[in-house]
Amino acid sequence: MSVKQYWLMKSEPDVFSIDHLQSAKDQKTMWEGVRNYTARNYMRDTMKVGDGVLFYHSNANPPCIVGTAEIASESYPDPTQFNPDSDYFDAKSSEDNPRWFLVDVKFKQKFNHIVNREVLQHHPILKDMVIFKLNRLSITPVTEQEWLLVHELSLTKPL
DNA sequence: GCCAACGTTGGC
DNA sequence: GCCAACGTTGGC
Repeated sequence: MSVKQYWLMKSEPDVFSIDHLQSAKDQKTMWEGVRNYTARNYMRDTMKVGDGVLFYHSNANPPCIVGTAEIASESYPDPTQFNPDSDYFDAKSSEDNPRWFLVDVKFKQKFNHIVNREVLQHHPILKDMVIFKLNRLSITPVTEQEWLLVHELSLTKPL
């Protein structure tokens, strides 16, 4: 029995928000379109079914954590890489030797109160979250302490 | 819309 | 294998 892991996953709400996830079939989605090797490796090599996900809205006003989800499948090849009509098409990938992988993500909850990026940045512990060190990485690991603290913050109304 | 940070590409 | 040029992310 492995220890539960936690992640922060970014999505642009204009493209795919937590409301999209909540209203999706089975409240699940394929986390498609990741084209960064570090993020891919997390999905392909490290994530386990049941891991917790902090759902983060990037390119949003304000940028913030809006709720949680969980990893709902093992990784498998991202089908969009094979589709020439997709924005995520990758001509250098093939079905025999896929380059990009994804996992299914399932809705868990929307927070009572969103947790603002700014609040995280000013928090003595949460300011050290990986998201602030690797600004452009769309999937970052989260510690159990960070996971718990974010949940606490989501219970109280920000200033 | 700007631009800093940083990942990727490709020439050599 | 280096590194300059380029493209993308994402906060502001």
